Amino acid sequence: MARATALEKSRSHDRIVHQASLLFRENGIEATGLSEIMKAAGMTHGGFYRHFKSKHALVAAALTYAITAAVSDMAEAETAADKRAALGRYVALYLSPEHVQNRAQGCPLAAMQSELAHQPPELQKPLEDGVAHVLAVLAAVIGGPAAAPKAQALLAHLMGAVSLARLSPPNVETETFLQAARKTAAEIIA
Amino acid sequence: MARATALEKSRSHDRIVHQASLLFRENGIEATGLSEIMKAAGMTHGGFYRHFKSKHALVAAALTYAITAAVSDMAEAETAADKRAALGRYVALYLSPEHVQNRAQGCPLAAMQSELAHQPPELQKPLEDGVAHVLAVLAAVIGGPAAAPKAQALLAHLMGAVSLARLSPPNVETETFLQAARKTAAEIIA
DNA sequence: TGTACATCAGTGAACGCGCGTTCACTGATGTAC
DNA sequence: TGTACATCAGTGAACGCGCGTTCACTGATGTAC
Repeated sequence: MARATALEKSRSHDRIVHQASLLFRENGIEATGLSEIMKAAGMTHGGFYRHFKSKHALVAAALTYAITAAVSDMAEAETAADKRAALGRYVALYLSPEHVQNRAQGCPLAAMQSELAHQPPELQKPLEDGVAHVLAVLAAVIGGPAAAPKAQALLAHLMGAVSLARLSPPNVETETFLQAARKTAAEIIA
Repeated sequence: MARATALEKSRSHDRIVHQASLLFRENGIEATGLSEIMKAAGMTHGGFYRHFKSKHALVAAALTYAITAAVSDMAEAETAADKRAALGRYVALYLSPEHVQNRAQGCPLAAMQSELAHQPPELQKPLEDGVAHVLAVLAAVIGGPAAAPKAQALLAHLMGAVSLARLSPPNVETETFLQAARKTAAEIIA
């Protein structure tokens, strides 16, 4: 194979970021090798450095990508006619068995939580900005008095519930637990 | 150095497990090398295999050790005269800035959450048992009707709040956030 | 209690392996005229 | 539009490094008599 077109390069870049964001969430950042990511993106590992200067740079890009996607999901609720109903749907989706089982396409904060704390300083800033952005959008959707603390409490509850559900064996109790979590979430928002 | 006494070996074993549980929580399981752990325990890496058959075996031991310690902290509340007050103190300690800042000695579930999901199958069982044990003790302390779901919601909230606090930059808002989380925790228990 | 010897906790060098990264190379793309 | 040439996306081999693991070795401990 030889030189690819500018458009092809751009598409390769997007595929790398996308696949990385899936694999990092599914198997962890450290546990995912560049070869695995490049293979998932349909290339060999040697070409990686035409797109990123290091694995850290890819981690930053993949994290920003995943958080941006998560925020835009929430942002839809922000522009909905009935914000409360839209927020309720978002919470129901977040606290669903599907989300618990699907780490790769789910919330990046819940999926990589503990590993994110060990990232180098240059990644902390974009991460903190991402969290702040998520909280800001949530607060805007919640609205009313004390929207900011409610957003914090809600996000903490969402992340904690999904994480706990993922630490328990998948069984019938999962659904009743998530149901209880949805109830608590509704109370936090109210 | 030559052969150590049986008591010394036992103490070495304990030091390895203890230091491993601290380092795994502080820096992550994968990111912590056996050399680092053995050095922290006051030995060189070669002696490791006199105590454990693999790193996985140490991870299992360190995880069980940390969870057991966490459970016994809670179990004190179980035998207290005023269970509710004791639980309140436990929650206040869990949702404190000290706990947020001190991963190494804090809750192992909150500290290693996402990494625990990637552990091999033989570690899932003890982990799930540990989580179930924590929930059982919490439910016993809470008591009354619907103690089990309340315990789940409480643990999810505790873990989520500490994780979210750790993802945000340390600032003055942290304390107000934790205060709000304590309030929500009280409401969940009630 | 003393003696002779096997055991084994801990040391430090060495191993294979997979990782992130580098590099020479290919040949179609992009550009200058 | 055509031609000549520099660029560079992607390949696949190779690199150094740190990891988990193994091993020969030391000499005090533990044991058998």
